[in-house]
Amino acid sequence: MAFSKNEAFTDTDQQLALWAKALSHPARIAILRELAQRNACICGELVANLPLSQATVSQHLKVLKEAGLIDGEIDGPRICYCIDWPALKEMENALILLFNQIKPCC
Amino acid sequence: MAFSKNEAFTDTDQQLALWAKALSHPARIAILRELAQRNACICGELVANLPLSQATVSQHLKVLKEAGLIDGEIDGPRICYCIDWPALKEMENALILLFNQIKPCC
DNA sequence: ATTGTATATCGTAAATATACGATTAAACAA
DNA sequence: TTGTTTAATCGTATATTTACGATATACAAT
Repeated sequence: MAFSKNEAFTDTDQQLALWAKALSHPARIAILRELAQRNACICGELVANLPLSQATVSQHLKVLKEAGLIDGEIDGPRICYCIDWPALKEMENALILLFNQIKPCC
Repeated sequence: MAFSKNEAFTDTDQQLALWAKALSHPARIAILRELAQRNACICGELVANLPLSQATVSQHLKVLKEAGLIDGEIDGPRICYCIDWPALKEMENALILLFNQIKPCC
């Protein structure tokens, strides 16, 4: 884009778009699934279970972290990732609210 | 990306990612809102109500159409857009299913 | 201190997304 | 036919995303 015009939209819609962008790659959805299943998970396990390099997985983790959906905690030489449940719930609520607003009206 | 590795992921997660990508720009969320409010809407009205050029709005409409979320129907010299409600419901269900899978487990 | 392990970051290449002006195409009216 | 209106598409510039090898960093263990 020449430059982004996002500031012209409502905060709500900008936040929704950011969350949706965090979910817009199957690797990141797979990561969230796996973190939920295992409750928490060191980075290496995610790398082992994804068809992507360590660097790429780390990059996807960064995107999820920047979207606020996961947290990473140092555990010795490793990083233990887990889902930020309050944030995930917030995203879920916002999306459900959006779907309630986007309903057949008249 | 050097090239996308999406085919390595499940169809479900690929589809979820595509839907999320369709929602990953505030203009497209705003378009869906407005289409839902008005039930249907000619392209020109959307252009008038968005801080974006006609070409850019048309591009966002194309993204939503390619994601299957909206339909466009010729109405004289105009195009009347409306939400594809079954598709939107399908997306909503898939996301809710995802949220049910991504829950605190143990 | 040195070594080993785990992860982040850097550098880079290619693909995709965003935005807009200009042009084209389609539908209608005169 | 000609002109008008509406929307799509083209061309283009810039930004962002995706991917990976290489390197740096942080910690643990010896």
